[in-house]
Amino acid sequence: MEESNRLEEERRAKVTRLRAEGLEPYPWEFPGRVGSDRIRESCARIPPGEADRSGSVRVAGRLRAVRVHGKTTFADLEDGYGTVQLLLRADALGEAPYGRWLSFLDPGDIVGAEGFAAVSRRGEPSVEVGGLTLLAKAIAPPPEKYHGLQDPEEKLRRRYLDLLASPESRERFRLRTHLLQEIRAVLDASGFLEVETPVLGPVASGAAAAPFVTRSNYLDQEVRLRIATELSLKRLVVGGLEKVYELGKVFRNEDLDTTHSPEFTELEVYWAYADYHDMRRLVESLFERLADRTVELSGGSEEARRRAAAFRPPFATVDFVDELERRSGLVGVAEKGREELASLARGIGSTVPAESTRGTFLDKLFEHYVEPTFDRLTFVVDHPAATTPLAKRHRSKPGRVERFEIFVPPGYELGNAYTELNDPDEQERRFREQLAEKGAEHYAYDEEYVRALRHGLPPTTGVGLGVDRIVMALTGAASIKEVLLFPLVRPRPLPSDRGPAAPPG
RNA sequence: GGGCCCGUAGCUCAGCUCGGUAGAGCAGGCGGCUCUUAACCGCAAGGUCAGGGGUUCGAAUCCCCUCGGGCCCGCCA
Repeated sequence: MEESNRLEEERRAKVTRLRAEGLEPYPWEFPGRVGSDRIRESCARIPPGEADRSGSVRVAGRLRAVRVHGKTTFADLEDGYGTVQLLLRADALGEAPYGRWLSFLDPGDIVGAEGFAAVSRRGEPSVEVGGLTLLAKAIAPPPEKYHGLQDPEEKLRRRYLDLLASPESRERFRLRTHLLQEIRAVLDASGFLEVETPVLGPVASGAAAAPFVTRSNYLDQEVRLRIATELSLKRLVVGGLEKVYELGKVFRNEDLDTTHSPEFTELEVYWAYADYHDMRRLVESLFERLADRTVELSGGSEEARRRAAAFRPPFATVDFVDELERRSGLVGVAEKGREELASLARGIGSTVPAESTRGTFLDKLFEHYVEPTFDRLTFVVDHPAATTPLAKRHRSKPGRVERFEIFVPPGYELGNAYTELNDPDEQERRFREQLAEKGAEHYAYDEEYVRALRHGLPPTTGVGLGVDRIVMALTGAASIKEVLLFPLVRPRPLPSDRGPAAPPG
């Protein structure tokens, strides 16, 4: 049931009147329109106060502001290419049609105009309108023309209003799409094959996170939404697809906060016969391309240059264990037992459960002592084996794995890469250790994946990148919600849930 | 889960300290205006002050609860 109000009733009445006069408020087409940018280009050659009457132009878009000035009216029309002013004059349109149009039109309406490119006496690129067509009458009024939509809740719940009121918001999402296209372009050009792996499956594995659980009627059993694409993609490498990637949504049944969303876009790349050093070079070159694209698409603004610079070398590199010991003053931290690590974690105020793994405690210590010290994009390398069940043991550092994580100040993670563990028996053992330590509800054991490994996974490197967070960093968004078109929000309570109904009158 | 803050007209915001008939701008209505660009001038209209309860002669304002949102912390990691 749609809520109605006085303003909407008035606009509905206009629709009725339009129809009574034989004018269709929602027609089917407006052929031959050109973008407002093209009209502005033509206007560059026209002196103020004059028009180019050698040929007419057609333009269509949404009315923003309407300035009625007696028998002349100025209206700002916005389309996908920018804005252009419409110049409506009673003597050009005819007195009666001019008055009729003024009584029908409101800001927010979608209109088409035909006329001559012209420049107003004050120098504004315009279309001197000879004919006007209503293309879609807006019943609901648009947000306030100067301030736009400010309420952060409304911006998220009704993104279309945010977009139509805020060019900056439109630009941010346009840049997001172009950055995703650039990621694909870089990987495609390097011979990687884009694939799609299942969202639904019996086991949500590849990361430690709570899955969304739903149900397949066909299978008559529970299925889970993927929390990572890692294990599917490595099966493909076993199958001989040596360079694959997937850029898509993964789902984690957890909180939405400044840097987390229950559904987010992740890039995972797997590359056979390469190791994590190769992967780091690939990621660094990808980052540079994204930085270039950001500057290019932001018109080279100073702000964009500054943000992009963070994605160019030189990057900081820190060894997980060395840096943790340096910052904390602890010695031999990676060799300490679970009990001792637990008490160290308690000492820094962590409340993670006492039965957590050694890896969890090490991560907590690292988060506390090291992450806040990052002052630029930083690669953290060679983590203790206990923190990482899917990575291969380090070729020269005992007790470590070949891994890098990428952090951006003020301290959120952008990505994670390994030289992949491809020894099936060791993989099985590590899965079982995880299960024993953390419990089945936290770690899904994908038995079928281990079976695939037994057929031989070549030496392989893989990476997972949080695409939303990369977009955040490159667009200067303070919250992940600003780079998601439709972030998950709690549904508004229905009117019937708002407490007792009014007493019967 | 804890702390702090916000919710007033379709939109942007005052009013809340210190309780006394709910205000402005935009948008909309009516009138005026042929070069404005947040156009301007005049008139009239527009409210479940998020919802519920309490205190009080009197509550947008003070107190409690609920809902929605924001920020910080914790957790998922």
